[in-house]
Amino acid sequence: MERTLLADLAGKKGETAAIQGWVSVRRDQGKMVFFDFRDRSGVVQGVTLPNSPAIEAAKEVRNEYIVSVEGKVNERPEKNRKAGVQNGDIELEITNIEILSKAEIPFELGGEVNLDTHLDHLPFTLRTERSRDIFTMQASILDAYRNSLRAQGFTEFIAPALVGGDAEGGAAAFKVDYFYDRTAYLATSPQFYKQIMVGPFERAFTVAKIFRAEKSATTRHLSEATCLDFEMGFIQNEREPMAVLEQAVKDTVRAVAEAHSDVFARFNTTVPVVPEAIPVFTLAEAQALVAKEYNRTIEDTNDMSPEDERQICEYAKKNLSSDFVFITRFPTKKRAFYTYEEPGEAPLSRGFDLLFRGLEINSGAQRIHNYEQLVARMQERGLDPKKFEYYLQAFKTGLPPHGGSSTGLERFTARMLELPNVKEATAFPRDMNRIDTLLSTDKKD
RNA sequence: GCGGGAGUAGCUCAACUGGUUAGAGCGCCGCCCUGUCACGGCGGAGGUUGCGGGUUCAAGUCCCGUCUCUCGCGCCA
Repeated sequence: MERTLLADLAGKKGETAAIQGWVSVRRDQGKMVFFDFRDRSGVVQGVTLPNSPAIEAAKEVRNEYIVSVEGKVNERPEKNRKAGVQNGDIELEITNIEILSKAEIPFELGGEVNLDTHLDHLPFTLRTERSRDIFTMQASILDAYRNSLRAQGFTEFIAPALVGGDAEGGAAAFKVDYFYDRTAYLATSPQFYKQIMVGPFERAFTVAKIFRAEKSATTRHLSEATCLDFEMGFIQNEREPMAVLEQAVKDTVRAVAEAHSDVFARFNTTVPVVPEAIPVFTLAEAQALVAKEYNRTIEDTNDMSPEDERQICEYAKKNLSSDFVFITRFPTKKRAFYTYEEPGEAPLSRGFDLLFRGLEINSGAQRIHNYEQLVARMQERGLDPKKFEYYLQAFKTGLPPHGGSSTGLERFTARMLELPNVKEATAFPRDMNRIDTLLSTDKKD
């Protein structure tokens, strides 16, 4: 018999149907056994009655077993209907149940587990409703971001993960043994490649894997992350990429709000608030504001500390009705070497960050597009232009004024659902001590 | 890398100032149960208290070392 999805069962009242899926719960009553089944479409209760030919087989089934079931779709007796539950008014009267796969589970699914336990059992724990919600949401974010940028005239390209040199000289890179005793690196950013792609496309974007060898143990860092990057030509200043980003954020939030209102509710959070214009503060303004508002002194005026970020977002949420805040005018020296300096306000730059619910999720800027200026900036920073010859070809052969930004997908997802740790917003996170279980198993006692 | 917290059953946790045989809930196994929906009832198995050393009549508890996790900071996005 052809498989029926659980969501389609309600339309088959009185008929026999075949379903396949997981056993979420088994309730063995002795003479009869109840099950909660689930598949990708939903859930349904099954019941094996005392006279069912399947009663013996049903008693062998345990939680999380994967089964193929045949039965009759019945309306439930009036008193046994469950309101507010999918298929709460019907049940499958089981006539045959076949075990497709047994399951030896380390602990019950859906209970409270520590992050550590969750991460060490991902092939199992990713099946929880919570994880399925997170990654369904993430898939929608990706989709919406792509759609928004395409609608704004951008062309998607694939950036390389293996690169010949560290992209920016800032973040630590993983080394890779390459052919003929050469050393390659895992990309820390698609930055150079998206700038190069401004040449052929004017407007280009990519969803890229990036790798950071930083020894960071925080709730917001990963050794392997995904970034949503775009770069656009013919801009006057950084306000244009900020506008593109703002549009992408609006489109993304609208799309996930439409598709996943139930998910926001299950995470006890709400759809983020995006005002018509996201508030913009210069670094100096933002820090002066939180210093005054929270009666504290700012230690580092060159960059936002995590506390500064949390407080300016709290302020914006309370007073400006926004879950997002732009910060601009960072000192040029604190930004990547290709960052464009604001001519009237040196040593401040045309770089910006986008904060979301207390965390930086995006960083962008207008870039230097003039070859001589770029080479001069490299030399100021002690970088050898010869090592960047490949990248510099793009400038030597001409590139329009351009700029762009990069959004951390895991951070965006984590703040969307107010997850305490980005590792939960990463299907298979890598950190200092965990890359699947290889390292953790080796190093644990 | 620095600092705080933590590591006890498969999971989540308890065990007052050191003191009988280290407990509970859930899960697991067995038996019972014809309307459950986190089903319920009875019984049972399951621990070198992360690891190594020390103090003590006595250590899950105190001290030293070490590994790991977690949170904050730094670095970084």
